[in-house]
Amino acid sequence: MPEGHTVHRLAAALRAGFGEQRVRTSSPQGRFSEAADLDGWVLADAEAVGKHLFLAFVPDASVDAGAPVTRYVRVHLGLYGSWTFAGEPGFATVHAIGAPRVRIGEREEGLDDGDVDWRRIVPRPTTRLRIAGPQGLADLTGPTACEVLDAAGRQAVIDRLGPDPLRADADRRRFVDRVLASRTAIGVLLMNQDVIAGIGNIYRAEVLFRARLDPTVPGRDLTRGMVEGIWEDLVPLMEYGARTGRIVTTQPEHRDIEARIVERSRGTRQNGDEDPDVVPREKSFYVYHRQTLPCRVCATEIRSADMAARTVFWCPRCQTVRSRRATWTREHPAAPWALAPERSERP
DNA sequence: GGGACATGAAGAA
DNA sequence: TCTTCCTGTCCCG
Repeated sequence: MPEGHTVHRLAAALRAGFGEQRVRTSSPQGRFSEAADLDGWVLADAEAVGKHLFLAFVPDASVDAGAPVTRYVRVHLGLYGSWTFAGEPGFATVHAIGAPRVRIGEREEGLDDGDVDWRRIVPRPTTRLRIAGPQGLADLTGPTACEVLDAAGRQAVIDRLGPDPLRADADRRRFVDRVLASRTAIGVLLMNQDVIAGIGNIYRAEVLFRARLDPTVPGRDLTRGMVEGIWEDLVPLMEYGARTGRIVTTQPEHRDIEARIVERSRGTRQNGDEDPDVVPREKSFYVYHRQTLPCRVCATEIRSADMAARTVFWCPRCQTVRSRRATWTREHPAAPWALAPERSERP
C-alpha cells in the first residue's frame, strides 16, 4: 500500500484535477452514502497528513467567504485502496495511485484510445467514491476509511498523529523526543503513526538499513544525533517518492551487486548503460523484499522476521548498530548522512 | 475456484 | 497478540 509519499502525491493530483471546482460525487458501490450530500459542492482543497487524505468541500463556488460550511472527506487507503483517474488529455499525470499492483491500468489504456469519452467510463462495482469534475474523474476503491468529518473531527485525527516528514510544519523534535524516551524497538516505533506519520513497511526497512541500525534496538539506546539522522534521511527520500511516485533508497553504486561481483572477479570496470533517471524496481531497495538475497553492500544474506505485525527485512552484518557506543569500521562505515549529511547522495 | 499475499490499522481480548 | 476489514493478483490444483 501507499506510504505517506503516495498520499501527498495523490493530494497534489486531486488539487490539480478538481481544485476549486464544482464536482459531482457518488458512491457506485453504495457504501459511502454521504457522497450524495456533497454532490455539487466545490472541492476546495486536498491535503495529506501522514497516510490520511483530507478533501475539503464547501457548498458552492458562489458562496461568499464569511463562514462557509466546510466538510472534510477523510480517506485512508489502508493496504488495498487505490484511486484511478481518467479525463481530458493532461487531466491527471497519474493513471492510478494506491495499491501495490496495477488496477484500472489495462482497461484505462483501452479507454484512452481517444475514441471513448471519459464521461462514459462505467465505474467498477467496488467503487466507493467517484468524483467527477469538468475535466475528468477519479474513482476510489478499497479504502480502509472513507468518511465525512467536520473541522473538529479532522483536527482530532491530525492531533493523534506524529509529525509527518513531508510537511513543512512538522515538528522533528516531537519525533526525536518520543523515540529517545521509549524502550520500544526502533523498528516498531517507526511503524507507529503516533510517533511519526507516513512511514510504512518499505521506508522502515530501508531507512534502518541506511542508518545501519539493528531494527530491535530500543529507541532510548540511540543518540539524539542518530534519531535526528533518521528523520533527516527520510525527508529527501520521501520527497523523491512524492515527486516520482516511486520509492528509491539505493545509492547508484549499490544498484547492481551481481554485476559488481562479476566485475570484481574479473578486475574490470563496466560502463552502466541504464537510464539513470529510471531506477528499476528490483534495484530500488537495499533490503525490502530481498530476504535470502545478498546484501548490496556486504553480500551477506538479507533476513526477514515479523515485527509490529509486519515483516521487517535487514542485513545482519551491516545493521549491527545497537547503541551510542557504536563503532564504525572501514568495511562497514557509518551511514552516509552520519558522515556528511550535506553530501549524502540522493537518488 | 481456493488460498496466500500485499507499501495498513482498529478493536477485542 | 489476535481478528477483522478493505481489493486484486498470482499461483496452484
